[in-house]
Amino acid sequence: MLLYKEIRQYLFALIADHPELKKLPSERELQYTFRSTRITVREALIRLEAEGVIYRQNRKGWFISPPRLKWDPVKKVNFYQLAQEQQFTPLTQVVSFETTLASNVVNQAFAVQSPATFHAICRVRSLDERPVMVEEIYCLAAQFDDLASKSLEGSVTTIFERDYGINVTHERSSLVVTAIPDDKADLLNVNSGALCLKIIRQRFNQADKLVDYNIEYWVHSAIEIEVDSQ
Amino acid sequence: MLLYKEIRQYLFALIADHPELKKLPSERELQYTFRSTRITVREALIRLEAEGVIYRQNRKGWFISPPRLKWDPVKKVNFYQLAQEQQFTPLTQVVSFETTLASNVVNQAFAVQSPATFHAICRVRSLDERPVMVEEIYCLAAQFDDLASKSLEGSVTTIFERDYGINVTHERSSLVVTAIPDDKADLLNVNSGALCLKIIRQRFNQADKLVDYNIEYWVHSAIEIEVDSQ
DNA sequence: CAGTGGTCTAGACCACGAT
DNA sequence: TCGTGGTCTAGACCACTGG
Repeated sequence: MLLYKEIRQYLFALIADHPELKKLPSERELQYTFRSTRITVREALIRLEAEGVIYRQNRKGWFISPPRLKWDPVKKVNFYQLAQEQQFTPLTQVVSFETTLASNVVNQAFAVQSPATFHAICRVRSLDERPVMVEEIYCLAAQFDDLASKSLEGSVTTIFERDYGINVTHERSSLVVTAIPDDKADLLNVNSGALCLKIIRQRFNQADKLVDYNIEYWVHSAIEIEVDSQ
Repeated sequence: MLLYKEIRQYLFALIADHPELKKLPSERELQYTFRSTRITVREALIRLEAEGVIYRQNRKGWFISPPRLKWDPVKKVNFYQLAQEQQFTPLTQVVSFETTLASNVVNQAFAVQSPATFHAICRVRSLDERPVMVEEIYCLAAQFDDLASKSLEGSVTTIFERDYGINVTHERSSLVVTAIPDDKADLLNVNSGALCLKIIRQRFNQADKLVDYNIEYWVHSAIEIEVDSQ
């Protein structure tokens, strides 16, 4: 068997046999254990990372992945509630709030005639202290006056409804597997180029007008999507 | 800027500027161009691969990814129709058909009392000659007598309906990002450990009985999920 | 056959983390 | 300060693809 696959197997068994384990031996330790080189050891680690079995935090080491958060994008369930039902301690942090012009993609999504002013919210969500998702939310500044003064840690849809009387009636989501952009990777404390599930959500009101445009980047090993249909 | 990021940038621009390009220069060519080493060149290539911009075929080289197939798992649309609407030439090949005992996972999903006999179909689906998905379909042999004689390149749900009078009324899907198992990677002609979107679909009849259990592995750069809800 | 990517060795220096 | 992962060099041999 190939050496890096042997190392992968060894680590895989190590993790299975020690459910209490949180962190793997260092790359150099593994290198000595297998009388190999860091390149080969890293090949095995990166493989396990792709599988979702382990993850790394920048220069801190390699850690065992906790169970994935199961999430149904169709059902309207609160992030907090969902996390708690699955025995996680959730946390949302607002990283930034700006009222500014936005990218072409956002302008096109809102079908505005000329570049409009948007609120841009950036938030990070964590499970048990581990950042797992970073998102950007865009909505029309003209439509949501004084949004900055609201408490933006919870559901923005609820704020839209309760404070502005604007109801989301349907939404369109798009999911792709890709690499996290570098600025988002920093916020999640993961390595540059880490894998993610990128979800773009467009929420509409009953007049079919876009209410908000939302880009979520999920750490790939942290989430499992579950959908019931028909 | 880091060298591998420079190489990534160079290739990214190369691809953007040459829409007709199908294949990248070889790793050794890039190594000489940048007076660097294969390790560093590969770092850049693997990054672009994670982003979904390029893909490799085993020992053949690195290729530019075509557009992703957009697919709504909720709508019941034929794979052929969907592909053709998006200007792809679709193809389905049956790799194997077995009538046999199945894994514990499958037995549990069907909630059978004792290990049952299943039909196990393995198929590969391609777009424009590029294999993009491999799937395993399990259904109870007792329920679908003589299934082997049907033409299994199309929709199995249609066969269940038309030939056996069994209708699928609802389904449950689960999506995770992970690495393709080695035996499936061979069928897709991708490198061992390649990224995939793994979709498990469980289709039920109106009595809430499981009709079939389906595991799909999609090449991650080949698919984009689109869902409308509510 | 030559050319490709797949695997592997044996080092090096750096930035950042924990202490 | 020391240990960690992040980046990088300069090679090597192998399995497989293509002409």
